[in-house]
Amino acid sequence: MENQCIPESQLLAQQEKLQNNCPGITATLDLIKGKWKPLLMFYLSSGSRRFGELHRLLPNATQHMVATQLRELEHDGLVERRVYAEVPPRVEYSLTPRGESVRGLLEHIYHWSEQQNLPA
Amino acid sequence: MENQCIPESQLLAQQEKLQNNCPGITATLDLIKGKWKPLLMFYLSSGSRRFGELHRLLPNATQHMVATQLRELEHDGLVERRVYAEVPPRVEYSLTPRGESVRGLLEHIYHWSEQQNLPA
DNA sequence: CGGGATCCTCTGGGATACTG
DNA sequence: CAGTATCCCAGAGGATCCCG
Repeated sequence: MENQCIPESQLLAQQEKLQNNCPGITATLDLIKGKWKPLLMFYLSSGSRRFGELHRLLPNATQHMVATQLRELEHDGLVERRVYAEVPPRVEYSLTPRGESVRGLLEHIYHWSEQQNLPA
Repeated sequence: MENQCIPESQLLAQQEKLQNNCPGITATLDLIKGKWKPLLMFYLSSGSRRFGELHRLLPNATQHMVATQLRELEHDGLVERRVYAEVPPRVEYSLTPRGESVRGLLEHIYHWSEQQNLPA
């Protein structure tokens, strides 16, 4: 991650702090940067769901992408994957506490977008 | 933009609304998705700055990228570009009201990241 | 000084097919 | 059902050179 910031002594303390910590912002944005991640998290916000269920909710996403995005969310600790040893196999996905927290962030973004005249 | 959502009647009204409007979230994220955009906006939050100044503040970004990102921010109405007919040429960049608003969003993200144990 | 023009690379996303 | 394995492509990002 090479996009560090250069602190400028002329800036206010708060802003200096912000700038020295911008990696945090980048890292946070990276968590939700995936094309289907926000939607997945919204669908999971109402409770745990199965893989096929999520796939059906995202008809424009391929199986491959649903799986990949879920893997990344899981790797980042936002989503929990629970496998049940049954036949046929069953896998349930749900938001971790941290995932819920990120979803709160998304909700905040949503409310902002609502106040703007964004292209539908 | 094909990543639409399928509304699910079982969901609460608020969540249905969220899901039917997720394009707004995507659109908002697109505004700040660029690699250097958050940093540029933070540097502009303390007042207008010149091109070279911004470039110096982002040593890892090429001139080309600084210019490109600024063009996009300008196109999205987040940054204003003012050219002064002088020699040598001078160009000042500043946040528009809408840009300030987006920066508020970034600040919110920043505060979230501060509460987390994100990898520095 | 503040860019634009070109070319190149790399990766996020997608299509398709196969499997425990 | 819930994936993995391959192959492929567009577009974001970068290097380099040139210009008014």
